[in-house]
Formats: sequence, C-alpha cells, structure tokens
Amino acid sequence: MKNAEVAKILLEIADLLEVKGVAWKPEAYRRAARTVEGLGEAIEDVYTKGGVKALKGISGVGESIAAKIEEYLKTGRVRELARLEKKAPKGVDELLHVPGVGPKKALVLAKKLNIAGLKGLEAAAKAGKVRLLAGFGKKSEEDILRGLEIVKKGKSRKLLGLALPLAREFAARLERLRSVEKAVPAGSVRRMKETVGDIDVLVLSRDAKKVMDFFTAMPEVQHVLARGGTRSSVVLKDGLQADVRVLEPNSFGAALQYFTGSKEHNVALRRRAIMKGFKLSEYGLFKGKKWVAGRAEEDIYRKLNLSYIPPELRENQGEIEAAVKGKLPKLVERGDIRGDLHMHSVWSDGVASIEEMARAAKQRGYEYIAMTDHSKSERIANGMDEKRLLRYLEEIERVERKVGIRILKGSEVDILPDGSLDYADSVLEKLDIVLAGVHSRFKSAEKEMTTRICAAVENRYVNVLVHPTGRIINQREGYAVDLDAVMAAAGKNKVALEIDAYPSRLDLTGENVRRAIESGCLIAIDTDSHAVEHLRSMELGVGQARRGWAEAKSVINTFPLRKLEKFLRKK
DNA sequence: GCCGTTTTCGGCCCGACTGTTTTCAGTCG
Repeated sequence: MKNAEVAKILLEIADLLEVKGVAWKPEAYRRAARTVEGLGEAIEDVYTKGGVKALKGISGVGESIAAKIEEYLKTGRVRELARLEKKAPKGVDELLHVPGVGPKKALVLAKKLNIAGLKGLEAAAKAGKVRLLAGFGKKSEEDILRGLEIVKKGKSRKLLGLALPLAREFAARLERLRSVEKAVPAGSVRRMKETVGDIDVLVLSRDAKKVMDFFTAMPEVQHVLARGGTRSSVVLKDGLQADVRVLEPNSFGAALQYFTGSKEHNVALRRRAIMKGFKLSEYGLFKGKKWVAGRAEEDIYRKLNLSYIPPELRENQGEIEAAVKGKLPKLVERGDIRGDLHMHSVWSDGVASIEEMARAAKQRGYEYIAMTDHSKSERIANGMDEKRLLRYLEEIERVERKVGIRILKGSEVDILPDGSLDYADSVLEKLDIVLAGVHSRFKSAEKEMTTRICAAVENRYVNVLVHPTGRIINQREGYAVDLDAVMAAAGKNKVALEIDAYPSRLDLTGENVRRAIESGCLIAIDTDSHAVEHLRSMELGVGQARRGWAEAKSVINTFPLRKLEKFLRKK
C-alpha cells in the first residue's frame, strides 16, 4: 500500500510551497495528503481500477493533485517536487519540522545563516548566531535548541503504530518461506510500548542462510548494517532499524523471553533463576550444565515457579512478585472491546461520513459506537455550533436506523480556559455521551490547568475525559497538570479517563492507567478516529491498558450496552 | 489547489499566544 508514500510526497510539496509564501495551496496539499493516508483502500488499487477519474473522486484531490499521484504511481517520482526542491534553499523544509519554526523563520534561517538542514541549525544556534538575526532573540534561539531535541528524539524512537504492523508483516513474510517454521516479533513491539527503538524478529528455521538472504533483500531495506550466519541488522527506509535472528528449537522460547525484555524484567528474572539454583540466558534455563527449559517461554516461567507473565507487564514493576503469588491481573483483551466511544466524521474534521464510520465499526464486530465530533470553539477542526449539532444528532439517528448499530449521540466538547464547557448544560443534556478535552492554552501553569480540568470533570454531564495529558509523541509534551488530583476528581464524579489509541497520542500511558485504576477510575479505550482506517488503532490502546494492568471490568467499552448506558446516565 | 443548498469564481478559520517589538509578525492549533 503506497498511501503513506504518496501522502509524504504531498506533504513535502506543501512544506516547500509554504516556505515560498504561496497561499492556500499548502493547505490543499495537506488536506489531500490526510485523506490519502486515511483512505480505506490502497491508492494504487484506486488508480488501477478507475484511473485519474477515481483519484479525483477522493475528497481534496482535484485535477492537479490527481495528476501528481498518477505520475508518482507510474514513475516513482514527482517532477514538481524536484523542481520546488531545486529552487528552495537546501534543507529548508527540514527546518519546518522544528516546533516554533514556521515558513517565515525557516526561510530566514536557511538564507541568512546559509545552513543546510537541522545539523547546521543546531550548530548556528549553539554558536549564538540565531539570536543576532532580525526577528530572533535569545528566547527564540533557546526555543529552537529545545525544538531540535524534540525532533531528534522523534528520529530515534518510532511510533508503535508504525513498527507493529511492519514487524508483523516481516514475520508473516518470513513464515511463508518453506524452511521457516515460525517467525515472531519480539522486543518493545511485543511489549506494546508506545514507541520503539528497533524491530526484532525471531525465526525458527533449518536454513539460516535463506532467512538472511531474504531479510536483507526486502524492498523496505535501505542498507544492511551487519550480516552474519544467524543474525542480521538492517536500516529501513523510514529510519527504523530491524534485526532478525535465527534460532534453534530448544532455545527459541528462551531467546523470545530474552529479546522481549524489558532489560529490567530480565535482570529480575535471572536473579530469581539464580535464587532457585538455575542459570537463565538467551539459550535456555540451565541447572549446572544441564539444559532444563527453553523451547517455550511458558516452560521457563513455570520452572521458576511463576505464572506466565504477559509481555506487556514485563517492566519489573511488581509483575514478578505478583506472578509468585499467582496474583497477576486477568488483562483486558482486544476481544473484550464492544465499541469505540470517540469517533469523528466530516461533520467536523474527519474524512468519512457518519454512515461510513458506522458501517466500518459494525464490520469490526462492535455492538455500539459513539459519534463525537468537535464542539464550536474548535474552529480549526470545523467544530459545530448548537444549530449544526442538532442536525448532527438527527443524522446520527438516521444512520443508526439505516446501518443497524447502536450509535450514541456524543460530542468532543472543549474545556474552555475557565473550566466551563463549550456547550451549555441544556445542550449537553441532549447527548448520550459527553467527552471533554483540553484543546487550547496548553502552556498554562499546572495549578490553573488542574483547576480547569477538575472543574470540567465535575460537570454532571461529562462522561469521559479525553486524552488526559495532551501529549503528542515526539511533538508535544503533555500539559502541566496534577494527574492525581484529576484522577481523584474523575473517580468521584464517575468520569472515565481515556486512553486515546491514536498512534501518536497513546495517553494515558500504561503507568498512568495503573495509577488511574488504583485511584478508583474507570478507563475508556478509544481510537479518536478521523478516518475509517484509524479504527484499527484500537489494539494499540488495548496494549497500553494491558501495560497498565487493566482488566476488562475497568474498561467501560467492554461493558454490554445496557451497563454502559447506565454508567453514562450516572449523575 | 479545491470546491460548490454560499457564488464554476471567489472564497478558503481565525483567535490566542509569544517574543520581539514599540504596534506587530510569526506560529500554533
């Protein structure tokens, strides 16, 4: 599927046009990029089936963009992009990715300092050259240095939402080789950590050479870092590193355990092994020189008198102690989820209709969903005023009847700076479910933000506090807020805290989920979907819930509809 | 560049914040 590649090209064109100071076009390209990325179908299939005409049928794609997509699919490049790149100062589009640097500043920096890309910018900022430029000062120089750190961090750790499908895809491809018995992703991907440094795939095979040949020749590979008899490392085109290891049957489980980590969990586990008179390594569990276990992970945990510890819990945060006592939680599973309570449509900033979203949800086997488009203050997202909201609710009822899935009438309502909500209570009263979230003034002081959020949580109509920390991975820190105070208020007021399963959000983190549940809160795992494709992210959210030791009974969207409705009616 | 129960041409979000200024430009969401 080439959607992501096409979207990337369109975004690059948008950046370069923006630097040029061209009006409107950048937004048009970005809109098109977003739809293409969120398309339920491979863009190349759309083109093969219906040609340019079908491409133009994609919302946001017209004559010109359709032609560029066609050009890319046919030739693998877009001349217009090359032309723009040639004209712009070198590396200027890269500078745009630094938070705080927009098109104007990027152009000034690139031109006046004569720097190519982020490295040059860092050097110039560190040398104190940035502050001397007109329009810049000491503060903006510091902001740039801080922004560069964020960009760098983003380079080194990739989103689980990107790495997990890739790891699975690699494993699936390897398993198709005749000599391969099984191939399994390990590492932080397996632990469902929200960001990962690299992808590890472990392979059981009689023919290691064939596996090495196949793996290093995959089309995603940019270059081969190391290639050995049973182990190879490559760098993928998107910057992610991937390792593959071929193992013996007798050590496969031990290796899977070892390479799944975390490091801290492994250290604690090895310590326990020693205590029990064993030695644990990636090759197996040994008593003296004698091999005791290693074919399967389960055998190792059993021999150490532990119940099996699911990968998501392996952080040495008390899971080994709990496993000793047989007191591990029965973690929530993807199959427990009965619905998705945070979804957008074209009524605000989504790209699919309510009906398309509802059908997709039904197809996933959900019993119910909530449609929750933005409230009026969220202007950038085409938030709805009261009048449009009423029409929206009517449309939801119509689609509910037509599609045959329960659709809760909802809204993602802005929490205004004073802690009040973006709709009056008389409006909120008409909704089946009210999500409340902060979308402005992220930089408020902690005390202010805490008061603001707690006030919203106390509103009698609020059911879910969405993306409670506001962080966006690699882009934005969460806002300063006293989460314990928020959790206490949420628990008391029967407000569930959301795990926003959108790949770049995934807040709450596992750690915070655990805190929330311990302080008596319920959790909602939602995808915050803006396109049909996004519904897939549910498993990422479930992963974070599992990392937070959550059981199904703590997650409101595992409730049967009746029970959920009862919870929503609460106050 | 895209789009049309707004007009096939002329709109397209715009207010808040921040830092650099001395009344405002640039960035963000």
